[in-house]
Amino acid sequence: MDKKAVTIKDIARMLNISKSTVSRALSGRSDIHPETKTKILDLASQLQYEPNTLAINLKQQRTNTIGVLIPETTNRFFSRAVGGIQKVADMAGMNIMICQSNESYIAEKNNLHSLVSSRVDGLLVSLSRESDRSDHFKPVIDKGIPIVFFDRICEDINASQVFTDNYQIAMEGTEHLISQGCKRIAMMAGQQHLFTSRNRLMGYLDALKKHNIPILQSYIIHTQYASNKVEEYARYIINLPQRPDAVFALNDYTAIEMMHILKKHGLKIPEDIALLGFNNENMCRFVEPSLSSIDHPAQDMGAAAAEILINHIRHPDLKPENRLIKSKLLIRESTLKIREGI
Amino acid sequence: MDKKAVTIKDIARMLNISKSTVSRALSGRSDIHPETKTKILDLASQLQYEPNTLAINLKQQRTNTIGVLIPETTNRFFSRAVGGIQKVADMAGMNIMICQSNESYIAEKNNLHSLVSSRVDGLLVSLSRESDRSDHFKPVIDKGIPIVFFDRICEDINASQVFTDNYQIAMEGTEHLISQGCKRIAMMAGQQHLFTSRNRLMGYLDALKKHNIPILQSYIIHTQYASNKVEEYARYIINLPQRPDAVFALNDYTAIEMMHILKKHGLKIPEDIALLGFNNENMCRFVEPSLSSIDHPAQDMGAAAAEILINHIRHPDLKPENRLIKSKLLIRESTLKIREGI
DNA sequence: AATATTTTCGAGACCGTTCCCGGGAACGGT
DNA sequence: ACCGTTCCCGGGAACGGTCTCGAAAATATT
Repeated sequence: MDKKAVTIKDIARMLNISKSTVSRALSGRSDIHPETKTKILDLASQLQYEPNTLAINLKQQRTNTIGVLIPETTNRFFSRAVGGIQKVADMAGMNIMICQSNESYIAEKNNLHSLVSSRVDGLLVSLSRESDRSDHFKPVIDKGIPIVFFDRICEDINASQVFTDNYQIAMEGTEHLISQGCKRIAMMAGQQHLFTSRNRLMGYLDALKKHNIPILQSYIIHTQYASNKVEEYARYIINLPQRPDAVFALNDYTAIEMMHILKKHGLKIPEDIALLGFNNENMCRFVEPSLSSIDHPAQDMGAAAAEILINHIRHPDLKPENRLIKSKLLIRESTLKIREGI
Repeated sequence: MDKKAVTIKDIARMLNISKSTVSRALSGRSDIHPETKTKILDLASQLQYEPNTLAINLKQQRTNTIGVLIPETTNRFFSRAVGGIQKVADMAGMNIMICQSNESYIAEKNNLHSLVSSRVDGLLVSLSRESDRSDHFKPVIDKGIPIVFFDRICEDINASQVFTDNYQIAMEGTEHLISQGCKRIAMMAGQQHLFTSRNRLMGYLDALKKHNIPILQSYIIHTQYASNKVEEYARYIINLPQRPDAVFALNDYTAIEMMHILKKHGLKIPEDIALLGFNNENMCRFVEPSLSSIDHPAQDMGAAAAEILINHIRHPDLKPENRLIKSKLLIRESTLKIREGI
């Protein structure tokens, strides 16, 4: 049964007409006799004809596809972002092609070439954790392929960007902790070449300065690539000479695991140590105490990025556009030292 | 700068040679003078030449791409499965193209056509929740495109299948609950046209029969599409005349939310109601009490499915292959009514 | 030196589709 | 009956590569 796929030419031959006519019928153009058209359409559906997208795309010089280059889909932030992208792309009648860098610079570079070779019409990119340079994107942009970076963006390049107010929200989160009486706030800072991590750290630092709280380098934990070191970080925090009374975690997963470990060591949350996460995963509501977090609007960011990209694909000489998506601080039990009504 | 992409012909013209020669150099064949070759390669990299995959694939009649058709990537099971697929595909030098059905039959069908039109070399499919028929896959198989179904498989079709021992493990889970003294075990049963749900229910029923425990229809909860009804299900369970002493949940998310609600109603887990989840998400370890669950080896399933598929792509007249991946019952606090050492 | 062999390259068909262009048929108006 | 439109349709180039075949050039063989 492994016959070759049926083509437009097969249909033409069987009907004794030219392939031009078949093409006309199949692509729904008007200059064709209704009768011929139905005859062609009938035979096509009977033969289970599927147009060869490769040929069409080659001829049209466009693929109706947007390439999505993200660190990994197992990360819920990105899988949700993809959801937002998908929705917008569907509405615009475009397909998406997803590549995962697995947080590796080399994989990111390879995937980029692969996507360009596949002639995607545009790119949606969130940098890998390893990518501390971005020269690999320049030639792509020079070729006229529009790129929109989102979340893990790339400042030193002339392309559209969608990001959250990392600085603001980190400041807000830190000030919230301060307002709860915390004075020794530990900060888990991610890779400092990442736009997001850098701004969060700055927000944290500026909040401390603003409230005249001394900045201790030992409170700033520069986390490594490997993220299954929470146990180690927890031990470090517990054993600090001046034990922190709050931890601003990298993300909710880290925060929740940290919470678990701290509790095992007999520490009370938030009384002994307050905990603030990042991303507002579903689970935040279900742990005990419930975890305060920062709502990172993944879907909205994906959708916004996709919108901007599609706009740029359709209007190639648009200027790059930057869009800020607001995050929101969600206060739950894990940071509420001062409970009203007590 | 939006010049057209540089082609093999451009290079040929600039070097005053034929495009055949350029092709030879670029695709690394041997019958070419080393000097000419380096000259071509140099110019190519200088011009940032990227081969047009569309043209290559069209000519080669194969795309080196496997299509992945899954319900949704936000579901951790599937995103992990994609991870496994990715790994195997990378090693085999193949690309993957992911489509999400969003649990919709129509979207699944559309995506299927889209993937076939894109001339993927093979397909990895996990059925959408809505798909209670599978006739749309038959013509694809007849065309000689190999398909491997995984997890949410499709029994009435002649294709390879990768699945877990849902029946066995549901039985084992139920027997574990029985061994803990549970006699009124509620079962959250998913869509019964799904292979997985059907077998789990059967395992549950047979375990009860085996231990002479009466089967109550009111204990079998047929959950709906919309999964944000946990509150409702919890209320139903609590208000049953004979309140269950155990709940075998659909998945961990449901179980954890259920746990949260039951606790709010003053019920003790596992003393009043034991809880057993499904999927072994990370979070299971961090909730209180920690959640017993069934380890569903998502990555292994994805990897196995990809291996089988690639094998079938390379050897087209292989017979369909079924592979069973074993799950594992992980007992934690939420089902341990009888604690040793007390 | 003539022939055989190897090395290197070019011409052109082909993959499946779109689309431009031009031709013939049908049809209207005179 | 003639001409101008309009309506359908076919021929064939093009998209960017690969690949087969054969030819020319270089080298080896006798």
